[in-house]
Amino acid sequence: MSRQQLQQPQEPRPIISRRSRPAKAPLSREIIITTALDLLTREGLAGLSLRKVAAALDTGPASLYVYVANLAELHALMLDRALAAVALPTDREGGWRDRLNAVLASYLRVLYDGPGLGQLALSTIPAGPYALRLTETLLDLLLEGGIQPAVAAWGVDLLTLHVAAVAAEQSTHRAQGDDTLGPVTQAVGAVSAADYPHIHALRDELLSGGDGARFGWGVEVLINGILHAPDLPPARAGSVLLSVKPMEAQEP
Amino acid sequence: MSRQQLQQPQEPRPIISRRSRPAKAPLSREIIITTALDLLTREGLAGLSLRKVAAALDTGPASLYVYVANLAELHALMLDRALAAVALPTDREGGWRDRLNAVLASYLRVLYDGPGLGQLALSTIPAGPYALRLTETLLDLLLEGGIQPAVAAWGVDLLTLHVAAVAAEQSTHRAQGDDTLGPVTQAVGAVSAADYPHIHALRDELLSGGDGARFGWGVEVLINGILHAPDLPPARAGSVLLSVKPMEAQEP
DNA sequence: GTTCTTGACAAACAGTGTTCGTTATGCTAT
DNA sequence: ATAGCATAACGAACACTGTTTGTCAAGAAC
Repeated sequence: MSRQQLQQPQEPRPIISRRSRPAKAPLSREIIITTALDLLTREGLAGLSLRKVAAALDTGPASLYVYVANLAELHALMLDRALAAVALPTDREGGWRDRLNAVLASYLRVLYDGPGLGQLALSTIPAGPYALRLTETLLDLLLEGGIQPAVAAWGVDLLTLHVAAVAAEQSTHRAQGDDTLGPVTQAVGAVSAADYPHIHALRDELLSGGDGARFGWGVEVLINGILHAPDLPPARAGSVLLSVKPMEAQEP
Repeated sequence: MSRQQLQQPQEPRPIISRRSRPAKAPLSREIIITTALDLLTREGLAGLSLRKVAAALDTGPASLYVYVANLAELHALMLDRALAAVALPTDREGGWRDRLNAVLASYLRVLYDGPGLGQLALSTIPAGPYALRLTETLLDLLLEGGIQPAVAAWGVDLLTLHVAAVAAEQSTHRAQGDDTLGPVTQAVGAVSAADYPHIHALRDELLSGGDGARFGWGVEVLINGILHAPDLPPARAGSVLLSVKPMEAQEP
C-alpha cells in the first residue's frame, strides 16, 4: 500500500494561507489525545505512531513534543482518557455483585473497543484520574460486600489485572488476523492422545466459550476466591518464589 | 552509544578466509533462537531486534529469513524454548496444591528471568511443545485435586493467564527504570482523601507486598475460587458482556 | 518599539522489519 | 570427474519508526 491515503488536507502548496495562519488549530494536549485515540480505534496499536498523529493534525512529529514528553506518556494519557467511558453505577440498588460484574464488564468492553488498549493497560501504570476513579469504585463495591479492607485492596488489583490480561490477550490475537480457526485451535485439536492425554480428552472444553461466557466465569471465580481468601495477606512476605523446591525438567 | 560493541569477529576484510569458509557456523534455527534468547536476557525485549541477532551471528538480517518467517514467529519460538526451563514435578509426593504452587512459581520465575517474556506469553499463542507440556501438567494437578474436568480446563487457562499477566506487568515496569518509588506510588500516596476516600485509607495495603507475597496470595485466591466455582461453565454463553445495564459515567 | 518567551516545524539521526536480486556453496545426477 | 541445480547467504534498498536539534515566526511583556 502506498503512503498516501491518510492525510486529506494536503494541497500541493497553499502559499496564500501561509501569511495569516488562517485557523490552524492551536494544537493542544487534548486534540492530540483525541486524534491518537481515534487513530487507535481505526488502525490498532501497531498502526499508531507519532508521525501519523502529527500527519492527521497536519503538522510534523516534532510539534507534538511540546505537549507530550514521549510516546509512552501519550500511551498513558490515551489509556486514562479511554477509561472515562467506563460505566460506573450511579446508585446503590441491586446486589453489590451484580454491580461489580457490570463495572468489570464495562471496563472490559472499553478495553476491547480500542484495539491495543488492553496491552496499554498492562504496560502503563494507571495513575490517571479516571483509573483512580475506577479503583475507588471497585474498592467501594468490595467493601460493601463485607470483604476485609486489606483483602479488598489486593482483590481490586487482582480483578483489574485479570480484565486487562483478558483484553490484552484478545486484542493481540485479533490484531494478527485470528479468523475463527486460529493456530492454537489446530495445535490443541491435533494434539496426540498419547503424549498429552488430558489435553486431548479436554480439547473441546479448552477451546469452548467464546468471549463473554469465559470472562464471566473467570470473574465469578475471582470473586468467589476473594470471598474464600486467606482472611489477610500472609505475613510471610516474598517467600513463595524462593521456596520452590528444585525439580528437574523432563522432556516433553 | 555507537554501533560497535556487539560483533566481535569483524576484521576489516579477511579476504583470505573467504575461500574455504573456515568454520562460519551453518546458521541453524536452533542457534538463532538461542542467540535471540541470550540477547533478550541481556537487553530486554525492546533491545531485541532481528538485526542485532543477525549481527551477533556475524551475518545480515536477510539471512535469518531462511529459518524464521518473521519476528513474531521468532518470538513464539523463543517463548516456547524458554518454557523448557519450567520445573515440573517428577513424582506424586506431597499435596497437589503444593505441587501446583511450585509449578506456577517456577513458571513465573522463568518469565521473570527473561525481561519481556511475560509480554510474549500474553501476545503470542502458546502452541509449542513445552507450552503443551505445561498445560498437560497443570491439568493433571487440577484433576488430581478432584476438580471437574470442564472446570479444570478453564481453570488452567485462568491460572496461566494470571501468571503471564503478573510477569508482563512486572517486566514492563522494570523496563522503564522503576526504582523503588514508581510514579504509581506517588500518585496513590498523594491522593486526596476527599476525592478518593477508600484509596486514601487503604493506600498502604494497595502498595504493600512486593513480588512474592502478592503473587502467592493471588494464586491462592484463584485456586480457592476454582474450588468454589460454579460447578460447570454456565450455559448462558456470551450473555455477560451484553447484559450490561446502561449506566451513566460520572465525573471523577 | 524593542526585547523575550515559546509554539511550530523542517531536517536529520539512528534505528527498525522486511523484500529483492544476486552470488556462491554443497549436494546430486550424470 | 563434471555438469546442473536447489538453496543458503547476503548486500542493498524500501518504507517506516521515535526522538533531537536548530531555526523561525508570532504573541506577550516591558
